[in-house]
Parts: sequence; C-alpha cells; structure tokens
Amino acid sequence: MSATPSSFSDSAPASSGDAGAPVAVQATPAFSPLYQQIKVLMLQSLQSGEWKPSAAIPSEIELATRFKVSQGTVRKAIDELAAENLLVRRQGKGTFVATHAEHHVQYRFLKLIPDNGDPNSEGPAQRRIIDCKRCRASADVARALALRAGDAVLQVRRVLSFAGVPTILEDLWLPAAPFKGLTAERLTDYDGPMYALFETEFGVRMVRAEEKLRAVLPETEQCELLKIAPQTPLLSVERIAYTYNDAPMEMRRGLYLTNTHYYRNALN
Amino acid sequence: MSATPSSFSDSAPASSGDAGAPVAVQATPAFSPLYQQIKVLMLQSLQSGEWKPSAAIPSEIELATRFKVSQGTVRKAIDELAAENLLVRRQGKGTFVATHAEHHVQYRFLKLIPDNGDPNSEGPAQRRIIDCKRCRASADVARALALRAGDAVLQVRRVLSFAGVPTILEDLWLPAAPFKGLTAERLTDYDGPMYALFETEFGVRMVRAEEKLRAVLPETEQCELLKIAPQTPLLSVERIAYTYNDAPMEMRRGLYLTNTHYYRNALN
DNA sequence: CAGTGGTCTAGACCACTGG
DNA sequence: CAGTGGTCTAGACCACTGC
Repeated sequence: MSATPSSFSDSAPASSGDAGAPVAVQATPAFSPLYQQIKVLMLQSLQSGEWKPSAAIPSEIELATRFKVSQGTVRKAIDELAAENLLVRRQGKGTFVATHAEHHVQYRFLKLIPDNGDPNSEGPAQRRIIDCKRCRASADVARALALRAGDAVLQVRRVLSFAGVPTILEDLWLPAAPFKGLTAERLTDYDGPMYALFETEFGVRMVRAEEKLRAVLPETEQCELLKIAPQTPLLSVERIAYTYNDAPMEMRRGLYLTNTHYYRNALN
Repeated sequence: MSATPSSFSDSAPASSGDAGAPVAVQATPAFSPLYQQIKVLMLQSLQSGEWKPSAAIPSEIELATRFKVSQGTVRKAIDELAAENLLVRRQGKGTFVATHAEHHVQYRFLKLIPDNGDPNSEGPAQRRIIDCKRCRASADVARALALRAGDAVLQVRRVLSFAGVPTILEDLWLPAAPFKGLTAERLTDYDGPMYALFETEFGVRMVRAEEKLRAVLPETEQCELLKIAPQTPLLSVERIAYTYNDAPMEMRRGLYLTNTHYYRNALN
C-alpha cells in the first residue's frame, strides 16, 4: 500500500486554523476508517444485486486485492456486515449473502413461541391468505412507508394457525410499485416465508424491523377470524420492516393469541 | 509466545457417555482460541470483583503483557465482552466495567416507551414500593431461580408511574441469600435503578435477561393498584434476569398499561 | 489436497482525552 | 504532552470443507 488510506471525500482542507471569525461549528471532522468505506462499497454490491441472496461473495483475499487493502481490513468490514445479519460466514466454505429462505428457523422475525419453548415442536404454521387487494394508503400507512397519503399500496390479510388453531391475524401493507404483480394466489402457492418470496420474486430483502407491542381487545370481525370469544386479550404487534438504506418497505399489524404461545425477547 | 496456545482445561472428559453404551456423541473437539481463554480470565476478574462496576480495567497493553499475548488478541477478547455489554470502551480514556447506574438511559432493560417515542420526555418514573417480604419459593419461582421449592426468597411489589399515572405493576422475587438485608425502606430511599442498587449494595450485577410477553386481563386487586377499569387489557412481561455464568438471580412479573406507552423491540 | 475463513503476531501510525 | 483505544498492514499458521 502506497496510497494514503483516507481516500477522497476531503476536498478543501477547511484551513482549520483560519483567523478572524469563529467559523461556525464544523460538526464532524468526517473521518471514516477504511473498513467503513469498504463496508459501504460492499453494501452497494448487495443492494445492486451483484451479490444475490444465498450466493457466495468473493473470498476475503479476492476482496482485499479488489479494494487494494489488506485482508484484515476487509475482514473487519465483513465482520460488521455479518453482525448485522447481512452476511453469513461459514468457515472453510466462504461468506454468503443472508436470506430469509433456507434459514434453519422458519421465520426469523417471528418471536411467538409455543409455551414449551420449542418452535419446532408444532411443525410449520398453516397459512391462509384471506385477502390481497390494491388500495390507497391511509395517513398512518403512508407515514410508516414514507409515501404520500393516497399513494397506491397493496394490503394483505392472513391468518396463521398452529396445530390447526388460528393464532395470528395479520394485516400488512406494501408499497405497490416494487411489489407489482403480487396476488393472493402467488402468496398462497408459495411454500416458504413471505420474506423469502419477496427476495426471489421482487428483489426486496428485509434487513431489519422494529416492533411496537400493546395489549388490546379484539373487534368482532377479528374474533370471528381467530375463532375466539369477545374480550379475549390479544397482543398487538405493529411492525415496520426495512430494506437496505433504512428504507421502509412493509408495515404490518399482527394480533397474536397468547393463550398457548408467548412473545419471546432477549435483553442484553 | 513459546507456550502452546491450547492451554489446560481438558482433564477428565467427564466420561459423559457412561459405560457400555455407544460412546455417546463426543461433541466438541474442545478447541478454544486464545482470545476466548483470555475472555474467560477477564470474566473471572469481573465476577470476583477485582474489576468493579464503572471502574476502569487495565489498558490493553497492560493486559497483553499480563496474559503474555499480543495486544490484538486481548483486543478481540475485549471486543466480545463489550458486545455483550459487560465492558464499555471509551477512546482516549480506557475500558470500563459496565454498570446499571450512570447509564445515560435510566433503565436499560425497560422497553416500555411513551407513544411519542422519547423516553426522556416524561422525566424519571415515580416509584412506589408496596411490599417487600420474605417468603417461600413457589414451584414456579423455584424453577426460575434454580432453587428448591420452599427455599427462602424475597418478594417485592411496586408500582411505577409516569407523569403521575400508574403504568406498571411489578412483582419480583429474589433469592434470599445474596440479598440479605434488603428492605422496603432501602428500596424506597435509593435513588436510581434497582439494578444499580443490587450492584452497589449486594454485589450482584445483572448481565442479561429473557422476557416472555402475553396479553392478559387484570384481576381486581391489580385493577385497584393500577387504578384502571376491569377488562382493561394489559401486557404481561415475565422476566428472568441473569448474572455472570448464566445464573438466574431475579424473576419478575410486570403488568404494563399500554394505553399511552408501548413495548419497543428491534429485530435484526 | 487446495481453498476458505479464523487466529495470532509485531509493529507503525492515527484519533481522542486529559493534564 | 503522554496515555488510551482505534486502524491498518504483512505475514505466518491453524481449522474446516469438499473434491
């Protein structure tokens, strides 16, 4: 390495000392370590589709020569991307783009667990799509998805059952543009997590999500769909899921029956 | 470095398989990288109290010479401990033992947030200790705390209010032995998070926790304490908190009013 | 066996903190 | 200014995978 590691990004040196005036605040000196810059480049490769879900990315040595840095530096970049669940390292095999399919746990973002604590004990959930229609975004949905109120969105409603017992009622909203062509039929026919379908069919990869939980009482229509008595308390889970660049791509509201299941959370 | 890095640690393999049988599974070849071994040593220093909460630990160079490894190796050990929130790195100053006190966020484990999303907007919670008594562990509590049913435990009940509105009703159980001398008065007088008091007064540091969430309806006594109407749905939060070595040290059951607050969770 | 990620080292230099 | 954590390098070697 002969080139200076600081890369571009610093045009005029700002003549730090200057004189005369207080020169305002000069917030961040905008120093970014090399591995962070490389992380950004790798994120672009992910986002652009150069590296596709479940595929292997180039080896560390290859990336090191491509970016003209040492192996240790790309390693640190990969480490961070792996910590964010964007990449998966497999010793002896390579580094792979994370995916919602083939992920040993069926639903990575679903934290509802049967009382015995073992998500595998009851087998895969039965999914029933109730509705999938195109409509206009309400103010709430628009805000969540960073759209304008009235923009076209897709609304999906479904019920998940475990061991034949309806347990989750979900409504979800998607921006219409990226999901053009999504129908109830495709949702029903697809065998696997919905987010896996989004990856393979629409090229939209959900990277992280935030949930807001509340205890609520159901409305009568919801009682019918879940086949429960009125006044049964339900766990309301409102989720916003993000793709790369923190762009919101899904808003979802689930009602969870917590008689035989619970929402598990780990605090660190 | 002259010594082999693999260290001791493999005396009698516990003869897990027992006799006659097919020799069992021979799980791990028991290879442990150097930095993991050092991490264990550092954990011992934390657990033994050699390094106290909020104090600085020795510098990386100092630790490197003490453990006779390179700085990079202790660095990796510290990195992991920092990722687990056991240590806090501060560039230019040193590495410090994490603590529940002086942590800019008042309650590190409390995920209930006001609707506006800003935990600071309503100031500190008002705490009212209702009860603190010594009693015998029920089967549930005993299992959670790894005790025997009937063992002595302390039971605390309290109410947290925000802006004068009762919002959280909590019952919590502690093993009596480590918390000998805990009284309602000390709980009331102490100004700061309860876990901070546990650190300074009893040398018990809570390291992580697991929560199980459900939606429930309150009993009449609970309605009175929270000053709510019957049939108000509440978020039930059952927590088990662990100290070092994954030893459970607290079982807690909270009832959260989610009219003006929500439980926030981030999924990665 | 070759190729991949994982560990470890030694040393140079940078950025931040505080006296 | 000295001391701390943070970055970066180059190279050696180890552990794991699959052919």
